[in-house]
Amino acid sequence: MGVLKYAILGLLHQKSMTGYEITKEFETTLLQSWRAKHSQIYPKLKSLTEKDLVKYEVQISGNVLEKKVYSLTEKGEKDFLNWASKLDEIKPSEKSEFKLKLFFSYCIKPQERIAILKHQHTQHSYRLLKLKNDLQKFSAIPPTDEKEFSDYLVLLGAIMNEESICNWLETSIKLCKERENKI
Amino acid sequence: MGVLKYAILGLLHQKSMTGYEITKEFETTLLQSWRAKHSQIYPKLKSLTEKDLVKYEVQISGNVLEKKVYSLTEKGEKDFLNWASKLDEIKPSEKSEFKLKLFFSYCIKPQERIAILKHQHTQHSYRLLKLKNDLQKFSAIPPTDEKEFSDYLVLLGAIMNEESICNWLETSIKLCKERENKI
DNA sequence: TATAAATATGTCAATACTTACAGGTTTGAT
DNA sequence: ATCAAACCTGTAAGTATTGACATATTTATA
Repeated sequence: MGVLKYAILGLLHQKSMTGYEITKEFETTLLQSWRAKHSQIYPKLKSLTEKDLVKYEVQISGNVLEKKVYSLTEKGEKDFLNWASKLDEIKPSEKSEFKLKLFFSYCIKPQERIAILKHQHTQHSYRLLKLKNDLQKFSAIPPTDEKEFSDYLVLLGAIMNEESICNWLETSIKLCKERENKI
Repeated sequence: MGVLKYAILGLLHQKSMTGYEITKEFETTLLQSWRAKHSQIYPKLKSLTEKDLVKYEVQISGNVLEKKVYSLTEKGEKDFLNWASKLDEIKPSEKSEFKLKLFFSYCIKPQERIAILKHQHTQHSYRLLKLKNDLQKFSAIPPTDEKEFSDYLVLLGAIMNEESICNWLETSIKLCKERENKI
């Protein structure tokens, strides 16, 4: 796939950053779209440097601590912008351990199935709540030419996705219970 | 994670199968929940055999072709059933190259953003259509104690998910266009 | 001034996963 | 009888990813 590469190039297109700051971006702003740990990021920065897509300069922080501040090379920027406007084919549906478990749920007791459905629902409801709270940080829909508009669209996607999951789980629980009584 | 293990154990809980048949299941019935290629399945069957979770007997097909027909051991069945009823914490939201691209879409031209949104929408609409067609194979909602009921719930989830993605993309395209005119 | 939290950078081993390589047999249709 | 499609089983190389190991500095605060 090689998507991590573009996530990093995209972040550096915003501004120059250290590996540590890039890691923090993954934990915050990129949370809805991609994930990577620092143990994946540092080696990738190394290989991107070797491929001349990024470069760094060493800054001294405090007395001795050496920070590597990475930025895009011209080649890196071209590569990123080319990716950014490219049309992609959609991927096969995401792997989901829960869906797999549900697929095999005819093997367990009806109450157990309802329990795992409810357990999922509780968690997704909570996540939905948090996302809706994030949305309130936007006082209005940002102008389309600003970075915030992109953020807004991604957040909207996350919310609509969680809503659909909650609806699905509620429907499933209802179906289980209704039909449980008839047996 | 080790989810592939349970996907295989679950399939073998249904009936004894060869590695080839398991591969086919991944390409058909498991499509909405998990994926694996035969190159991952054969080695995994080997390691599951070593761990005494599955066993196989060799069947001769035709004159000489040796098929390994795998089945669950008692230990394997226990492991599977234990997993099947266990409550899981939800995973962080799925990685999505498209969402990442959308996150960085403030870097590209407005028409390009609309183009990638439309391109996604076309594909997801088509997938939704196919899934809805699959749903029509159910003449009625199956009884909760049948395998088909589990299938039905998973399919319902896939449909609701695609519907939500289509709605999100439509909303996003509309927002882009409306606000485009105002600039 | 001690100390905890945050900043900062890396490696290593193990697992997961994909693509390509590699080969053979059986079955059904023409 | 030939041929193609489906059946059948693997391996190898390379990339992706996680979790643990390893270490050190700086900053804010109590």
